[in-house]
Amino acid sequence: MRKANQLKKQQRTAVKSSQRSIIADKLLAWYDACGRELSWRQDTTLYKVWVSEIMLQQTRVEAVEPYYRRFLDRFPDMRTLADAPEEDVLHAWQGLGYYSRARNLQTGVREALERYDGVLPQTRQEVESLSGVGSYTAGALLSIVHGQPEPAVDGNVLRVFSRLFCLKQLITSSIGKQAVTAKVREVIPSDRPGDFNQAVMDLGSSVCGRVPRCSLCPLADECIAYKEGCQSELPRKAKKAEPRPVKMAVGIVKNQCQQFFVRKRPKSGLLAGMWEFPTIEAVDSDPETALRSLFAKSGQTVASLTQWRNLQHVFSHRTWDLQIYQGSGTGYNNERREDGCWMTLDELAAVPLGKPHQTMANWLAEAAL
DNA sequence: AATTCGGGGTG
DNA sequence: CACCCAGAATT
Repeated sequence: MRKANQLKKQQRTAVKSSQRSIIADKLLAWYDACGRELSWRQDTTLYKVWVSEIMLQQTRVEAVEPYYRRFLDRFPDMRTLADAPEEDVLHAWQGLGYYSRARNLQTGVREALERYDGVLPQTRQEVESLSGVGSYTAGALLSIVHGQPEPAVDGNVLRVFSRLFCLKQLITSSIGKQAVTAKVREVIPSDRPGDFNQAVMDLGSSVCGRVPRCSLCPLADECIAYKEGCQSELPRKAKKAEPRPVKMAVGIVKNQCQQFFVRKRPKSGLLAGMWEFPTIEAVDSDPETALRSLFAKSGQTVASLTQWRNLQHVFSHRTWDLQIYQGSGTGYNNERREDGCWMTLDELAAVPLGKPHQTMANWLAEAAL
């Protein structure tokens, strides 16, 4: 029994070690021929790779490209980003989503400057201690910047490796991710680990996507799922909860100077630190009264408040059904108070807004023409 | 282990 | 419409 297991293990190891170089070789050859030329692959300095990896979290390459260039143009190095006002960073991130990434990136860069003199540390533990840097990003940084053979397991890697080795665990569970990480450690080469990690992601993006195109795949001969014909059933994932609908009421109030009453959202939670037209959850059936009392709390009296438009916005975990009210107020101030102040549309354009409020600001600009 | 964090592209 | 994207932090 023990002998049989030992033999089996030896065979498995032998198969793995022979596949190991084949998979890495074929993948890197394919990467050299078909890999995409992306802005952040031009040079592998810590800061540039770091910015790109944070932007790319849960975000498609095509969406990141323009943001990446603008961001580096505005914050060309770690010191510039560290010294910038948080609101400027959020504004540069506006439209990308997951805004805590932007705040954590700035915090992480400050930490790296203070603790490590701006140099990427050599251990995974130290790298993961940086704000906003988790297991994936730590692996990406260590492999790309330092050339360490560390796995960078993202959604692409989960998909590619679950098929390559026919791993049928729920890939969303921790053991599923552990299984993939273990396989990556077996296959990742020590000479071009950063290119290898990026090659897996390119493959997952262009060939081994949700609908696999196995006829184009350089690893089809090594793919167990393809051999067994179950590639379309992998990876197995738990179903995500549907976004929960929430009724919201928005008050857009303008004064005589063409300014609008706005405020900054709380430092944590949804759209943290972004500005908005005052918005409340419409729990009762009388949003207009609720809005009036909200403005009263801010010391603003609203002459008229009438329903204007409706807007629906879908986040990943909830849906806002917005009833938008428009009114006129008599308040005025130039002081930028975060709990409520008046801004023109031009001033509003220079401040970070979430998508729904950006849409409303655009409507107001059109209406003013 | 589950939820909370955006926004948009795709079949 | 369902799915998911170079995930991390929080609960």
